[in-house]
Amino acid sequence: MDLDLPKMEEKWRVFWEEHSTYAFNPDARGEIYSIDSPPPTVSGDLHMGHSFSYVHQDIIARFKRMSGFNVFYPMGFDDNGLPTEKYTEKISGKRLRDFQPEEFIDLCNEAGLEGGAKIKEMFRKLGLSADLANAYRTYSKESRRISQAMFLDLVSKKRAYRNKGPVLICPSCRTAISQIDMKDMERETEFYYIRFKGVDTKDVQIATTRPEMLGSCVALFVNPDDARYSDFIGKKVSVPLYDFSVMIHSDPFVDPGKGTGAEMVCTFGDQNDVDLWRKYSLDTRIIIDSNGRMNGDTFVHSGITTTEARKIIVERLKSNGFITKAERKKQTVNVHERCDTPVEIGILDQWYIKYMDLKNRMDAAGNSIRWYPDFMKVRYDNWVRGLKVDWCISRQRVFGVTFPLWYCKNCGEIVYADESMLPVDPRFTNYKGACPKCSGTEFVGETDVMDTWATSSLSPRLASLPRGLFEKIYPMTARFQGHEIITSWAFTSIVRAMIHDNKIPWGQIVLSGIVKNPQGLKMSKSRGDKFSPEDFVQKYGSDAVRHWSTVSGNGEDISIDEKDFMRGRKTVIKILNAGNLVSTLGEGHVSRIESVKGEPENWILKELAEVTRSMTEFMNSYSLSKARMVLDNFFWNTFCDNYLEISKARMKMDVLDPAERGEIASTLYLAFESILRMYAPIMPFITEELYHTVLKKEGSIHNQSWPISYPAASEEMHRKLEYIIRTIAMIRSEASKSGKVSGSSIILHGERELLEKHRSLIEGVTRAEIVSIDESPDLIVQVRK
RNA sequence: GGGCUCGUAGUCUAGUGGUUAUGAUACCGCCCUUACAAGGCGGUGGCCACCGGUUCGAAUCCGGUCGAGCCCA
Repeated sequence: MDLDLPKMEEKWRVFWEEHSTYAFNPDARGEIYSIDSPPPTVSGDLHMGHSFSYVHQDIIARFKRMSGFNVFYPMGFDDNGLPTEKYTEKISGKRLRDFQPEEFIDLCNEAGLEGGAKIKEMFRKLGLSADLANAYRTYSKESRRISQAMFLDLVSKKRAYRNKGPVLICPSCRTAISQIDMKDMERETEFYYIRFKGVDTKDVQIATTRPEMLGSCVALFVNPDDARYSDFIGKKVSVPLYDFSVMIHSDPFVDPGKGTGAEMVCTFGDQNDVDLWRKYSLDTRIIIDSNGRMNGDTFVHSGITTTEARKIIVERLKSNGFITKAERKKQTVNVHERCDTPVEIGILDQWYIKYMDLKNRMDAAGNSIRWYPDFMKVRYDNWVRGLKVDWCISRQRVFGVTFPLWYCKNCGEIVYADESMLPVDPRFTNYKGACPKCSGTEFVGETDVMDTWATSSLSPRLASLPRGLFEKIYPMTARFQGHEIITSWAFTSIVRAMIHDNKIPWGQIVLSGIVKNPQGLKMSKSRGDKFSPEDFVQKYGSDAVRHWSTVSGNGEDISIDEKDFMRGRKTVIKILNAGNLVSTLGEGHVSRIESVKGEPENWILKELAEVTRSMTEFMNSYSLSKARMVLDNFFWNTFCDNYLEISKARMKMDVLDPAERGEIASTLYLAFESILRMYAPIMPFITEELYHTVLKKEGSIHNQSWPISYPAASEEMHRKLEYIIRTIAMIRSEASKSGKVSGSSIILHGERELLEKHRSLIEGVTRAEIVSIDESPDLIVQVRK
């Protein structure tokens, strides 16, 4: 290969930028196809997922552009909130508490910009046709303004409220988190059997993994059908060490086979406690503070972790004889997904978005969106069905979109910013005005920031409002995202559209799989999975990495396998070489042909029409892997191995007249241009290169139309050539069994007239000598020894 | 504990009722034929996870078992 691929690729990146090849013109003709693209989290690390799912949307964007749509394909970078704080802490080597808040916010802002720039360059390398020049940030002034304005919209629609309530707390990050931020983790823990003294009944034993919660015990529960405890229901027992009494209740949820069949309910040890606390309106005894640490009581100091408290309480219980048994047990705990710390449940003032009353409409929204692949919709449905509490959107962190509101120091009344003030940071800006309730003039700003999903769920607005395009592109045509964030991003986006606009945000959602390590497991740094898209781009080229991203099917996950990148690179080189041959053989071609006389030409045109039809269908249903497969197959086997070989052999024949040669040349060019156009969405670089060097065209292949029609081809002529190709394959197979193909002597039995007509073609392609041809109903190939 | 997906040559993979089960990679043989040896041609290799059922016919549909992955509780 005498082409410097990296140099060639960079040449076209610059060309596309200089010519604004992909720029969106709102007034251009064509139906709008708008893509709600996911703003990648700016965490500093580029991962293979970036070079996988983003290529999927780009392939579709390019395909739709060529198919005549006016494609709106924006791009953003998510540099807002907790992930960026964590990233900033990592690169600065310091913790949040080592900084002044304003200093830390500036640092996060800078880190976000830098991280965004890195991903942007990666996207540029991959040849994304998204509007990178106008890329938005989720923490930009504009995005914060939009996010706050939408919060005020929630307030005016009575969908935002502040309340004390059970809230998930990460004791390590010292913040409230949401259901969305959790994952589960398996661990081993001690299961303690603890004796409660009866007050007006006999003693009862319970089993628990969380003895440190005893001080917040508000009830014991047994199963109503459990005969062992039927006499205990409604009776009271005394909580060990703490000596207050609690009542024994019954609920079918309690598993009689677990532990002793009796369990304690605390406020709050886990989600189950919260459920039962709500259902039976139990008392509240808070022993965990807003940081997820112990409040402190007779037995434990305030501020220590629950794990430390557990040791102390267990010692006490043991020395007082309350623990009757302890066993090791496997347990699944909820942990904060960003730091793997088991979460605690506390009670705090939080801001919520009220949506529990919208479940039916959420369900309906899911049904009216077209899901690709459709079975993924079930995940959304299950999530909606399982929702238990409203969406808690406040976070006790520093960097993020702030709430545009203050509290009256005198009476506590909430006052909101006027929309003209946005974005506003109430931590550093005073409210000017008087309290509408008590006329007080002193206010304290809300110090919490919003959950990042509260902003990124507004992506259609973030991408279009600052450019005045919202009305034009909304609702959007399709959302593209990974299937692992259906319950977070897709879900919150649907909810926001429902509340703010009474609309469904997009007609379709297209899901990409996730990239797994070569063992088929989720990527994990601790396992040493270090795969960088940059390395693959450098080693195999951007086109090859893009080709790789279509290896797995619709929504399917993919395991990294080097040979898949190799295959892409080979395809790039094959296209390049085929282009060389086409320009050698295709001298004297004309750009337009109405019909063809030659059987091979007729044959390839028919094959071409078929592959175009089938590939278009797959592209339209977002089955990229199938689309690429039919094209690869056509290009390698039908075009290169057969039609190019046939054309090569025919061009050597003396008997061909100039008209015949011209027809072959023109057909070669037509077919090759179609192949380039069909490969263009998948491999934009090599196709653009050959569009210019082989086809000698101006402009960009990416602004050409998707190939749709060819000169009509005859069924009968096609059948005849299929017969010849079958003959060639049989000669190769038979001759190779008995030695060499080239130079061997062949006797053919079959359709004599047809075989005779193409005798020199068959000989030219196989380089065998046909010594005789006999008429026979069956095609038989004999090799003469 | 619930849900979703999957189990097909050494490895990866196509194939949702019908000839001999697709292709890639690896392996073996032949060929450096003037686009391409990162190539071409040919070939070896599968009780389609297991058990049962529906059917004239099952990799495919149904039930169960086992195993894997992901999501959720």
